[in-house]
Amino acid sequence: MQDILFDFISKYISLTEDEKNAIVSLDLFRSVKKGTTLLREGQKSQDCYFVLKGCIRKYYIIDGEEKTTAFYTEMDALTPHCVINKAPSEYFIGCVEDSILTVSNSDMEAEINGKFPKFEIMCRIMSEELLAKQQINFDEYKTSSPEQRYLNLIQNRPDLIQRVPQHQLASYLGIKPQSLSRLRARILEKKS
Amino acid sequence: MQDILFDFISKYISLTEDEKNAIVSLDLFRSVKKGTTLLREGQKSQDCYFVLKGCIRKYYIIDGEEKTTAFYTEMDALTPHCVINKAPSEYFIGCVEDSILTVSNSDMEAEINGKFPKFEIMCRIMSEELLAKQQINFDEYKTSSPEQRYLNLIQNRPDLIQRVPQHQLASYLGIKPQSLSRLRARILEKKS
DNA sequence: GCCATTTCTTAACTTAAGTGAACGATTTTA
DNA sequence: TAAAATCGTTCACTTAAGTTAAGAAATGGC
Repeated sequence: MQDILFDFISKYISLTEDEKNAIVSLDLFRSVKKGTTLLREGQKSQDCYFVLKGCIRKYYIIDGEEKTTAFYTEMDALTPHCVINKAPSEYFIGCVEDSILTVSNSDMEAEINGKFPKFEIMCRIMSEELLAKQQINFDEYKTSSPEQRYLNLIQNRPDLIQRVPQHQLASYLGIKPQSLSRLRARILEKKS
Repeated sequence: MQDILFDFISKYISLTEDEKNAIVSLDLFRSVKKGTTLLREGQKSQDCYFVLKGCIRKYYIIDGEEKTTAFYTEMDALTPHCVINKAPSEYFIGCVEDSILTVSNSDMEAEINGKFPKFEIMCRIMSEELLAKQQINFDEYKTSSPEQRYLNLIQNRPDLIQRVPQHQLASYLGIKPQSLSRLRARILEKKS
């Protein structure tokens, strides 16, 4: 399981055995049951997540309704906004499937960064990469309809459609579950 | 005019006179007429922009239709995606008003970064800050209707509504110009 | 200043998403 | 295992955005 983490890191920097051991000794690995809420609105937290196995999601509750804005699966990293700006969180983070995560806080990161300055470099590259990806994603969302977004999802993240409940998917696409059902029926009709 | 640039930079790092002079000597400042296209789809470019005065926009042309996804005004920086991934641009950048920009390319940045490592630090902070802002922005867009997005815009960037043509604004809100007209009429009706 | 073009608004009609309700299927839990 | 809760789908109806078209207002070019 640790290999997944090291595979991920090796995309950015190379690690010695010493460095790997230092990471393992931090004891970051956590098993989390489906349905667990990792972060609540209003809460202050220092925890950052990396998904080794499973799926977690970010969602807001607006007028009593859940609005899912992101899913994180294998090899995705999530730094909650409240960690960056040290303010109460605006959103929730919940566990969609039984998952294995690494959970790290600022202290741990400071420790690693102090010992191995390489890590700062990795973080910079990751945040630049993520920013670029995020911008393209945002543009794609803005320039397409719910139906196009659903078709894109089938292309780009087909696993999500299987592993995530329909009502969370609908919310992620910006529509109600009933509309997603209808939209799928419409697509099937067109094909035939 | 240069002061705007230095004010901006001073939010991140402090500059000596020498450093300021080095920047000025790069001759980055450009006056650009309204309507000018700074970057076209398919083009490869190394140019990054910083708006000192005026307004530029990013837009796609999809099925012959302009889709505006961002406006950049005073103190906004824009690094096109094609600069990062060295691939042809997916979008256009156009000048909405007569503007004064700084235009920098990789060579200039390499030169400055070489002379003053401070700049790398500034870039890292900026990209992290931008990433956080971008994520919140994306979430806000996803969780609101066109009408709410318009009302948010009135709150957060009231100047845009005055200085940007309606049809570009509509596109930015994810709707057609006719729908924006109607939506505005609807809001006025509600108020009375 | 005048003509052509672009931009903005309004209107009537179409299409797609929201809403409320019902129903069966699945999952939870007591 | 039985009852309760959640989930996904379908339907009828409402609301908002897309489309097409027309006309008024503003803008730009000559």
